[in-house]
Amino acid sequence: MTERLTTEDADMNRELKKEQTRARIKEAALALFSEQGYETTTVEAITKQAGVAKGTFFNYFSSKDDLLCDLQGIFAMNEVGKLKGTPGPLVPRLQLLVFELVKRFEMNKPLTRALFQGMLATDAALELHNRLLADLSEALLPLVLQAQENGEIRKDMPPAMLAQQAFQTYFGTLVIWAMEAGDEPLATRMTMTFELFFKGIAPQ
Amino acid sequence: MTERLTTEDADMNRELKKEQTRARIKEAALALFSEQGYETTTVEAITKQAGVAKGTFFNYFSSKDDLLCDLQGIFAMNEVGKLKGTPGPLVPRLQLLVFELVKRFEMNKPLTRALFQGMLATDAALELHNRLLADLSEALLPLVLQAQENGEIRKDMPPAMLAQQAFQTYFGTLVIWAMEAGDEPLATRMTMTFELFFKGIAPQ
Amino acid sequence: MTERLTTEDADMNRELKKEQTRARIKEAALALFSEQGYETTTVEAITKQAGVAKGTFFNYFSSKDDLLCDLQGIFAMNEVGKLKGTPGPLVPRLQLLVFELVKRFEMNKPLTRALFQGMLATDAALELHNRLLADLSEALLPLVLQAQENGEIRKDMPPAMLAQQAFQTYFGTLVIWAMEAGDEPLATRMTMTFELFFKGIAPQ
Amino acid sequence: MTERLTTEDADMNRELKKEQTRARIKEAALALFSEQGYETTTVEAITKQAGVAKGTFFNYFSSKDDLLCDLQGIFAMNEVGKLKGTPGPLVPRLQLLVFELVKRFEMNKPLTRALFQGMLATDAALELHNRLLADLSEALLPLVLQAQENGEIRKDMPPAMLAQQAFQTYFGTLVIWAMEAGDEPLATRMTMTFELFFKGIAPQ
DNA sequence: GATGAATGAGTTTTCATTCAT
DNA sequence: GATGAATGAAAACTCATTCAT
Repeated sequence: MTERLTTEDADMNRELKKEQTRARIKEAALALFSEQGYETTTVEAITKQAGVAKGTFFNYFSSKDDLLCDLQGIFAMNEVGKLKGTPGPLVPRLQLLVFELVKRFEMNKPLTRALFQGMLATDAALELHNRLLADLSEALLPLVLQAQENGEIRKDMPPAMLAQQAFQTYFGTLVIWAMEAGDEPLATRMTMTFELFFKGIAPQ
Repeated sequence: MTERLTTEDADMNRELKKEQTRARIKEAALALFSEQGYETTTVEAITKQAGVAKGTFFNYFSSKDDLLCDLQGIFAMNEVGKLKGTPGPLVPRLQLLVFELVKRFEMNKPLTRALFQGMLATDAALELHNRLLADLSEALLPLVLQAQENGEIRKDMPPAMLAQQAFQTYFGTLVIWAMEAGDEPLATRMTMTFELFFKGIAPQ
Repeated sequence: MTERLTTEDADMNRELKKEQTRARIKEAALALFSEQGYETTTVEAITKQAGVAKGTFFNYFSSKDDLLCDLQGIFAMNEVGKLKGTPGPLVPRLQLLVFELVKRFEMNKPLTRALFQGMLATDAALELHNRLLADLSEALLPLVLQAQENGEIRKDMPPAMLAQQAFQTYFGTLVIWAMEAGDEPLATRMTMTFELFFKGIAPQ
Repeated sequence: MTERLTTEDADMNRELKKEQTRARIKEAALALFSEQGYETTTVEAITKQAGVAKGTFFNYFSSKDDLLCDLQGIFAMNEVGKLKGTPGPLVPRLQLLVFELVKRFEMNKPLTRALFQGMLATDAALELHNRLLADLSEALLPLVLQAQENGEIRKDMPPAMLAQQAFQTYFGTLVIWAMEAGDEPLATRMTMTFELFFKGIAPQ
């Protein structure tokens, strides 16, 4: 059978395996980060958990920080981009979006905390996050403007500021929730917070 | 000469000197944290900056983490306790309070970031912070309740939740602001955010 | 098409390709050694530069040190062997020989340094070099003897010692020149040095 | 007794101990370098041999390379500076000087080799050596000039070049001798080499 | 014969903390 | 109480080499 494989097949197999190894490392990292935090988790521990050799880690990530940046992808919010295509008032759509996003972090307070921890300790990750924020703001801006024109939200604040406030509300809630001791569901908290926020940006 | 001093005088002198040394170490730490972050700043660097020997550090703080906890005192908000004594509507007094608090961090984005960084990396500091939060909530709670009764703020949310939201808004804004790249003044941002918040918790 | 080739042709083709690959690896190594030195240059970097896979390297050289030994061939001085066949006085022929040899290293101070670096760090390479030196001495010895008999060079020193001094002068100049910071041409330096040397071994 | 010590005494004691530890580390390094070469000797091995903890090494030397630079002091030739004060013809004084210098390396071929190895592998050490050479040349230059004027050595070569040749002869002999397998004494070789060199730079 | 993913021993270096003086 | 030399556990990262495909 092996000899039946064309080079392409073999390449695909190899590609596949690589993808799996990379995934295993990332999963292991996520698991350990949520147990021990970012700084406390060593590369060796990650590889051990992933079942690969220490050196293998560096075949996939140039450094521990590099892995963190990769993991920051969790914060990516492609859904924001999709908002543009959908019709109707903005606020309920945002509500829905927030609801969707929350699912990623729910039940993962320690991991969320670890990610912020890493972000604060790693310049590269912080920069990455800021770039992400800039992109998101840009995507949200026209929608906010339109919502203002529609009289859906207050007009006495610049749209950029409103967008900024939206993201601050989201991430601020996320990090503060992650820092707290209890086990209140993120969804509850986020819902509550955005309830206030939406009331705050309502017209009049 | 030294022996001319009464024991009490000597004790006071000694006490004073100790206090000064402790203060010098803390100042040095704050300065370096805001330059390099928490993890990156070494105890040796702190003592050097403070002009004392490395060993002296451990005469004043049992560990580097202990120093951090001590520094977290910056987040303490005794002013919240004082609110109780003052009369009149709550919201404007809160506005004033926030305004006061902001001054501590203004112009110190890197330090703010470093403190959160340390807090996220150090369990003891995080617990301390949570205890602080609990105390603050407890202090604010009766005021919120009264404000609800006065019809100053909405009654359809439990007062504990409103208090929680207030602190989340405050700390969330602080940390998100600290994480951002630009140099927008904290006061502006905080004012804006609380503008929305107060509108969000208004009755009706 | 491939199958049209006779076995011999195919073999030749294969041989040729192998030779080319080997050459490409050696060239790549020389280029990188002269840029970064021996220790600093990794096998991976060499293969990348050569356009082959990392594993391929070990199909051609049993180790990185083995490659270095192979490269030491640069120091080989077959020309010394050819001296035997030519007539006339020894000194001018040596002068010419040195002049020829110098061309290999001229403009390649960093590579020369890297080769010595590798030689000093690698026992195998050092031994190889010593064996080379022994062979060269053996080849030069009869010529020196004859030159002494001809009265061309001083007789009060054993010919073996004179030969040794000649090689020491050559390699010593080479390494010291390579270690220097400036960009004086090797030819100038070598000429000067041998001028003194030839005067030193002149009769009387 | 301890309490009799003044602070100064205590400081001196401490200073003394420090000096001893530093010396122990350097001795250990020299011993190991001469056994195993520079690259092969690890910092851990050095500290083990010196009987101190691994971390202690870095209290004295900022890096392994730093230690090497410190060790390069062996090549320093303060004696060259003293030549200036002594009267009489230059050549015999140089002969004597070389004889003195040789003693340091005699019987230490492996160490000599290791030092050159480290020098070739470490940019900082190489630069240091070049600076040393420049200083030495400067010190020798006026003596050479005077010797030329005295008719002691040939005038048809610039004095700077002659000085350069002298040092090249010295260091070239040193390194080539160190690279050789046998156990010929350095003194013999050096004497022989300088015999030729002095004849080479004689007038006429 | 070529490939490149996996290996893991090995290295330098850091730094909080201790403790003798 | 102050000092700073000594400690040594740990951590990130390197890289020659192997070997299954």
